Amino acid sequence: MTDKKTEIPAKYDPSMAEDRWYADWLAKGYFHSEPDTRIPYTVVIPPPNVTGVLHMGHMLNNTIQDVLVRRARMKGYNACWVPGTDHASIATEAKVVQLLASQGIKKTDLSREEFLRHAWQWKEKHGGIILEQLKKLGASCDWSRTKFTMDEPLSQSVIKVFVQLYNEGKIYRGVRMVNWDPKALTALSDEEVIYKEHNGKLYYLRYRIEGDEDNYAVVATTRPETIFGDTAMCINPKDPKNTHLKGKRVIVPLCGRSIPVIEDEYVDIEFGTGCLKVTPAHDVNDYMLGEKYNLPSIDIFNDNGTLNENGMQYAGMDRFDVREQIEKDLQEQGLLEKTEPYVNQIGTSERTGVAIEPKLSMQWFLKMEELAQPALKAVIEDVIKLYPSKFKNTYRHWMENVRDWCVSRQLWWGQQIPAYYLPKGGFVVAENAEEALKLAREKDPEIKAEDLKQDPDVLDTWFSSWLWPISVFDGINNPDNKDINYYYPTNDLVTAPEILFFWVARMIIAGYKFKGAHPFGNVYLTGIVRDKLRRKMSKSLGNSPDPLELIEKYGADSIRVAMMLCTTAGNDIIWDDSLIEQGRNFGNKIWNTFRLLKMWNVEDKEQPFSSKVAVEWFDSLLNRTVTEIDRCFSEFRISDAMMTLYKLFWDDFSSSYLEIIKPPFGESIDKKTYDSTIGFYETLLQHLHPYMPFITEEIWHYIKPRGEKESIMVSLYKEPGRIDEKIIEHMSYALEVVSSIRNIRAGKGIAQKEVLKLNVIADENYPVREKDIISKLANVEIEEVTSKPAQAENFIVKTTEYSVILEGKVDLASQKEKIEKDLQYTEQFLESVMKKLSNERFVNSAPAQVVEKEKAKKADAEKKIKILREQLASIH
RNA sequence: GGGAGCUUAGCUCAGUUGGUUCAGAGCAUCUGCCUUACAAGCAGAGGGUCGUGGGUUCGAAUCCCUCAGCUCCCACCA
Repeated sequence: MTDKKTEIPAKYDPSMAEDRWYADWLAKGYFHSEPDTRIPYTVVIPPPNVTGVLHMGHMLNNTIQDVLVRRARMKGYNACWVPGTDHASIATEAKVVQLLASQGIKKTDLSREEFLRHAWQWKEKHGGIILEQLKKLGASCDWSRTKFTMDEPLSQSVIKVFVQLYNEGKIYRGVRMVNWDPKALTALSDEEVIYKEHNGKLYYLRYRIEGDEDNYAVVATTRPETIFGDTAMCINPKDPKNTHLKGKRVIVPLCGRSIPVIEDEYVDIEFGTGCLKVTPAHDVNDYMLGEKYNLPSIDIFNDNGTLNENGMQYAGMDRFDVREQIEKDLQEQGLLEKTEPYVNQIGTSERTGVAIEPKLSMQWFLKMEELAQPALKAVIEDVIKLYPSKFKNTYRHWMENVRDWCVSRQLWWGQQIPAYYLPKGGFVVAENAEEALKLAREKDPEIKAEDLKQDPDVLDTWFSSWLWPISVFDGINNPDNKDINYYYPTNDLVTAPEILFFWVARMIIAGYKFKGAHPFGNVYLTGIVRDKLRRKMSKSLGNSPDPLELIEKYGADSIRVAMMLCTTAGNDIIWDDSLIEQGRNFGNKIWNTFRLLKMWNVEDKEQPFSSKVAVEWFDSLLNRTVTEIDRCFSEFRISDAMMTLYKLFWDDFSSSYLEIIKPPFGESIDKKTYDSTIGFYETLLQHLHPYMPFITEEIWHYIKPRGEKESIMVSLYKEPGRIDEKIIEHMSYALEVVSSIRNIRAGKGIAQKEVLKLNVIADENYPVREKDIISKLANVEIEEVTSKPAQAENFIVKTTEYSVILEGKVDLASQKEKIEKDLQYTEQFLESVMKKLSNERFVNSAPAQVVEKEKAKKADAEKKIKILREQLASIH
């Protein structure tokens, strides 16, 4: 017995234990899953960018997933958490370009192959760092299943899907106005454009009117440099100011081109002068006007944002330099009426931050409307549940107004579009060059392999990640393999609301399209991790703690607890390092509790009655709490579950239960109580395990010798047993008595050590079975009496009257005051109850249960008032 | 401009279909304690007109309307 006391360290050292246990779990293959006869529980990780570094958002997101997965595993499911990374085409390509630039290499000087070689090198070097970091967090991913969105089978899936959709007529190629990033030299999806407020100017330009040398038509614009692309001027037919322009032509300043004046109600009469310059190539709305009136479209920009030859003397200059220059030149020629400060919203690239340029270009699109239908239905009908459900509306709104998806990107890093152009025009779409050649020869039998030129563009990253829940199980290439059949549909998806449309909605679309079923049953949307000032954590602000440093300092368990205590679905979490202290303190509490248990000597002897009662009580309470935790999880109220457990462990188990059963100093504990206690403790550890995997495992093995395969993480939860509400209720009365006595001690400055006498006038609410417990915890000698003693401090619990005998220490005045206050309160309470009960409409219309409760309240209150009045009388 | 949501203790948030005087939790604060598991602790305590004003109801933090403040999403009038 003595040796086991010495082998337990006084302090728990997370850094040692965490690495050791993680290695052990890996070695034993506990994270690995294979299809078997059990029910699967599947989660696919939202794949982080392959070159990404762990930040607080990942910590939150992945802790939630790990909690769900570990819990499912312990509930007996075959849990499988598939990890992986995303190639993040534009973000990664941008990083590689940057790196090359720092080495003096320009992307434009490299061939596609050379560039990709660099990119893969970069990926090998930096890729997957984030996955290693997740291991520090304790993530129980099945690492043997790790996938990368550009792994061969996954890329193949993407190509296969593209070809299928093309053959079905859902993918088309077309000239459209796209968001052009002049820095990254690629088109962006609408979702990748962020609108920012910009302080600019509104320029009033003079357009000469043909056949009217004395007047000008004045146009207000924020972008004078685009005049070279003007192909019309537009006025509102109802605008009285501009009737003189009807049917006229005007001359574009500097450029000298004559353009027609057209009329359309799109033009806002109130804005500027009511004249709008129409530049179909460089403005979305103008583009639509151009389509409507069949206007020519003049592109004036190069891909990098400089002006092309249509920009005349400004050719080769950057668009913003031109804007400044043109202002001067217009001024000189008297063609600038005025400028005024103007604030507008301009679109910027999410990746590079530069102002996007609306640009006409040839792109590939996926028709969305039809595909979106089953995906919309699934969420509306709760086949897929969103947590919190408020996102349902947002989702519906988006899906009902879904627009075609521009899937091509002018990048190299990603899956190259499998379209092959024929030398004499036209193209074929095929899964590979050989297939393409076959198809091409159907059109032109003379074609040779080298004549075909593959489209240089790659597919949008999301065009690969929308297949993620399917492609990680190779369900596109091998639609009937045992993994996809077993693991799909997956269960829960945990992700951030900002990618609800980017990713979640598209996965649902892909799920129905390619598997005929929903990809997951529940979507838990996390919030954003913010700092104390509610600012989003970001590198540039430097307000984000380094997760790995936190883990090193406090241990992964502490961070996990901190995050889980404050995460509710859809709500941002306001991070403060003090949260982590709470997590650490809790771990410390668990550790010390364990040390206490291990300190006791166990003997086969009679179980004290108080311990018997305590065991019965805690057993019921534990069962009830476990049931409650189950309910929390079924509604994804993860922080509630954590808090429930936290309070059960700290308040009920440590502060109450252990204090009750604790043997007097120097004495041993009876075996019966001890065994029950260890049983409780193990159950508590099991339920804490998903949140705090490391410390629970560490203690699990200290408690008693375990076999090789008996890790807590693969242990199974017991079904909760009987719950006796009466026992729980009585114990709460007893603990309230204890608390009242302690309160009296605190008020009078009487030390806990000093034994006091407690008189009780026992009634049906007196917890008589718990009297030894009261006696022990409050250090009182209890005597049942029939009338109240004189020199005493009195209190009432439920309806039972207790008196702490305090010879010579009673302050009658203050006691009287207290009773009077209590009496007044109770009388008011009774009054309100009576008001209800005497209200016929209440008695008739309220449910019987509610009325019964009111009657019980009335009885209790009446009794209490009687007691208080007697007490008051006895003071005089 | 369109849509969604939020406003409860100093802070972060619970409050399920209206029904105990329902106003809660954790943290923080205050008081007293180094009591032989734990001062990263123990035992106590204080603290809120549930944003404003109205309405429905026997009964409203909860349902409806007004106003105020805040957040997010979508659109992008040059």
